[in-house]
Amino acid sequence: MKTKLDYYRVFYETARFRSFSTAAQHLYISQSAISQCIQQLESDLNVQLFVRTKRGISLTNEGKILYLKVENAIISLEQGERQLERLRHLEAGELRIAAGDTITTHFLLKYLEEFHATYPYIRIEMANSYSSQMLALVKEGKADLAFVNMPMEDEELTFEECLEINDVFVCGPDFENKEPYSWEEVAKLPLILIEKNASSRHFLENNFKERGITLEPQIEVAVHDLLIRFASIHLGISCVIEQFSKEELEKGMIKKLPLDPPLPARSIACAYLKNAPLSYAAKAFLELIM
Amino acid sequence: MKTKLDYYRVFYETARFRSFSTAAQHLYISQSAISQCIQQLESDLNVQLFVRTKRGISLTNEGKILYLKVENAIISLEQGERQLERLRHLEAGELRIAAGDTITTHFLLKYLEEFHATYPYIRIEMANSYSSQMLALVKEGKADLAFVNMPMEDEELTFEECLEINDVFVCGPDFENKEPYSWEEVAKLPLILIEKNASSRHFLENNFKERGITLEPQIEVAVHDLLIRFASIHLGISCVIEQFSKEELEKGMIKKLPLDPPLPARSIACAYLKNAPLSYAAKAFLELIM
DNA sequence: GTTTTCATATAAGTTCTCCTTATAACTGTT
DNA sequence: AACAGTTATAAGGAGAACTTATATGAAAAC
Repeated sequence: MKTKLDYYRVFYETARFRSFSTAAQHLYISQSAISQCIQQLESDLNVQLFVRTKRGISLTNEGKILYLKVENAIISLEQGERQLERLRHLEAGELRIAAGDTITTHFLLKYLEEFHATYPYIRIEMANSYSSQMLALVKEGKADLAFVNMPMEDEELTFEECLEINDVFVCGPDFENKEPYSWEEVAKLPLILIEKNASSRHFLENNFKERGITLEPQIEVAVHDLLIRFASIHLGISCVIEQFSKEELEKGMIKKLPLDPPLPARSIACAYLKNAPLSYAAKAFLELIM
Repeated sequence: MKTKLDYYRVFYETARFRSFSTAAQHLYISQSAISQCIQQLESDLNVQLFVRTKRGISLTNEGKILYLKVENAIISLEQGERQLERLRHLEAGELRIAAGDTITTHFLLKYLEEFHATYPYIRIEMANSYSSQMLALVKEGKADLAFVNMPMEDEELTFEECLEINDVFVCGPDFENKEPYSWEEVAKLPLILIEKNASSRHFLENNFKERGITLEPQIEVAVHDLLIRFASIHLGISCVIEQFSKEELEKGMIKKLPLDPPLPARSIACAYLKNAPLSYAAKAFLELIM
């Protein structure tokens, strides 16, 4: 770069209007400033850019060639500024969310729908995996937000709890359960649990382990909805998330199995980078949820 | 434009090196200057562009988006500057010449060959037409140089004479001519002349008209070479340009017909705009010729 | 554990760029 | 002939941008 970039802006306007004085008005500076600017530019580049006649100016061949490049550059910068404006006003951008299937289906879906309706020009990108990998996505900058089950810790991340959930045991409608069950009793029932590497499973097993109880499920399934289905057709007792099974509980497809004392509540949190600012889209989505 | 273009250059280098201090070294200014610059840019654009940690910086999403545009702009400007350099060093550019067939063939051709051999990357564009139109091309900026027969005048153009030419009458080898002819005698011979709108024809007729003689050619042709050919096969007496018929005269295909007094010499000139500077290529070509 | 090194941020002061005003010189128009 | 419009030039002033010096925190080296 042989010259100040600002000179190019002056050159651009001057070339556009083919006039020093018009460019001056347009840039809100004096004609004299333009004249000096162009002289400086010409001397920096060692090229005569304008032909000065007593009744105006015109571009030289070299000026015309330069203009093509300068025009392209200025347009590009203007595009950049406009793009940032659009991002700020949520008229463009993307929202990259990492979340498991269960949370997506039962918690995020309605917010995603609303968000998309409000900001239709923001592209939504979903990634789903296990908690640790989703947090990795966020740390690598490949996702803006990750929704994970608490408890969870990470030096680089902020966890913002956004939903309290309760794990409850459920049975089919024909199963007879009158009194509250003790934990030991429940452990002996034919259990249907979510697969081993799910964080819900860890939570459950850790709780029982604290009381010296090991859980040995009869059936393991990969998705939360199957826990409900299997229980409703009396394949066993499932441990499900109450808030995500509301409909089925109300319809009587499954019944809550009283546990004494109940499992402690846990929560779902949204994780994002501590040090990096959230994108405008992510910020808006987070506000929607809270 | 919401900010000084110069800030973008700082932004560009900073983003490239992902470091304020490295960018500072590269731009030969202090780290402090960079820091202040970026802060100013961020406040002008109302967007955080970098994430500052205690061990360096990284671009935010918005910064990355802006970077793409800024990079494009800077590259474009650098291309422009390089392009100008190439023009200056005759490693690029074009040479647009307007000249008639005769002048092109007998005068310019050898120079064009040499010019192209010396500056192979300069595109050569030829236009040929009548004098007035060629001058118009130059005035419209559609040609850099026009080669025309003198005398010629134009307020906006500079005419630089580059070759003196002599119009002579020639006959075939079998034609008997001993003594010098008077103008009246020549006018009565069976003449072969160039077509009416050629400037050579005007020149000739004006000279004869000054002596009260009107020329009535038996044959008119469009190109100079045919004048020679027709004379050589005894179709009549042609008026040709001595310098452009050298070879045929030396080979004896045609003979000079002595005229007393001879036609005044005239010249070919190169015409270019008075006020606009010549392109580097045109300047080089002109120097080659002179 | 302490020190050193390497980041960026901030404060204050100075330099020097860039802009303004005023004027000149010239063209074309009214 | 006077005027409106163009660019060029000179001189001086305002203020932006840079420098130096210092703070602060993190990682690396000792």
